[in-house]
Amino acid sequence: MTLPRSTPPEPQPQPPETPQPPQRHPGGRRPGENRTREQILDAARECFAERGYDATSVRRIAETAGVDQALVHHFYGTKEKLFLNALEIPLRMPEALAEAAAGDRVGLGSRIVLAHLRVWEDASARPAMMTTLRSAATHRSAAAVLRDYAKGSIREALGKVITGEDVELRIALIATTLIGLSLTRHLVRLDPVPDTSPQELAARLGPVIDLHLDPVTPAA
Amino acid sequence: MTLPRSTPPEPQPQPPETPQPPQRHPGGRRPGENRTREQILDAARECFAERGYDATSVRRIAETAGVDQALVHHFYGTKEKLFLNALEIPLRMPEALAEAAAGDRVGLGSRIVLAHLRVWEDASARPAMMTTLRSAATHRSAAAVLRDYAKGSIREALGKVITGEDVELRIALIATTLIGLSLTRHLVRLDPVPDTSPQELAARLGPVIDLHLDPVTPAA
DNA sequence: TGGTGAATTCATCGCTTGCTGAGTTGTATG
DNA sequence: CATACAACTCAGCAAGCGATGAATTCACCA
Repeated sequence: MTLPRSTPPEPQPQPPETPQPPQRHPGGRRPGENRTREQILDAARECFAERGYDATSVRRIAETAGVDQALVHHFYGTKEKLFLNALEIPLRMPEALAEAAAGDRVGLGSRIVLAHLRVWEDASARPAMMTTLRSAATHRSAAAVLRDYAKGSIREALGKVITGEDVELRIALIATTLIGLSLTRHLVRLDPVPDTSPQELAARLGPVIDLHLDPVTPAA
Repeated sequence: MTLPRSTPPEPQPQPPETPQPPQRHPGGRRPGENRTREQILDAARECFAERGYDATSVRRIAETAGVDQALVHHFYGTKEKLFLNALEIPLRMPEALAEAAAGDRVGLGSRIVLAHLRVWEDASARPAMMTTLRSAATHRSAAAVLRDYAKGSIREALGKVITGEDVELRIALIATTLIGLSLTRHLVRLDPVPDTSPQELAARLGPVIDLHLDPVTPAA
């Protein structure tokens, strides 16, 4: 039952035309620790963030991770399941927002914008956020994650602060502001938003958030 | 050289199992007028708007249009070129914005929001706008169209009205507000934005636009 | 020390994709 | 009436896709 494969472990005379680019492995388990699962997830986040779900092939992810395509399926089953794993947003955003909401009411809007931007600027959180945002337009699960995340974390942070009429709508509009900002800053790249400092953006958008927190003219 | 094909025009005894669903055509040019080109473009807009560029196949577009797949290539060459044609945004938006900007300064922000929403509500303009917005996250051309359109039409409408520091940024932030609104209203569907009346949205977001038109606190 | 199971590669299957060329039918032009 | 071109369908190709199963190698535990 253990007959050798069609190509036995012949040591490959290695003609000089093959520069052996991505370090071929002969097959079988590699020695040492197994961080492959995480490598695949990182590679997936990177690819999904860059090109979206549909335009990213499992083969490409595997290549980025430096492993065989079958390993991706071995660990995550299907491309879809891998994608869902890649959507897991790091917990930084809710934390950051809650922290921003803790302080004084003056400058609250500005602090929220800064907290939002800071998480996006974080290199370790960014691929997951980018994946979510980029795929939200085409993939239902990504849209759902974005929805829950936006409403959830904002409500959690500002739930005690915001009162009055139409609280749900006003929270949604704050989320709209922040999502819209990320969209034009990182995805559509609407000049000059990508090159504007967080401070200036906070100065411009802080009052907008404040306006939703305390509307000057209650809706008629 | 004109030998008949393998299946000659045999009239197909038509066994009752074939309900002949999409009205088969025998081949060759159809009599009467040719609106097929436009039908294909409409079908493309519909499909692209619904599922995005990558998830839409040429075959599906052809099926939606009720024609053979090869016709799509006959008229538009490649899927990419067809997509670019589908992105052509109807001229209504610049018009509507200019019209809104014409009136009094009081309530200007609110009128802009209403104009923006009205164009989106228009059934004939919607597929193209939806296609653009949905694909902007994954397709460079779509992002470029969205960019040019947003900045261009808003600057054209408000160029004379908006003055002071950082005009470019403030215009971009107005565009961000409107794009973000369309995103949460039509794509991500962030509750309760999709079900909110244009009037209430205008009441909530009009002041935001006004704030960008006339910042109360000039940026430090 | 032997055996079980996890990690890894390879080869491949079945399907869908965008696209093409050949052939057929209609319309228009001389 | 003949020629030419535009519209249209059919059949199929080459490439890429997601996914699978067998074979191989390693780690670990009894």
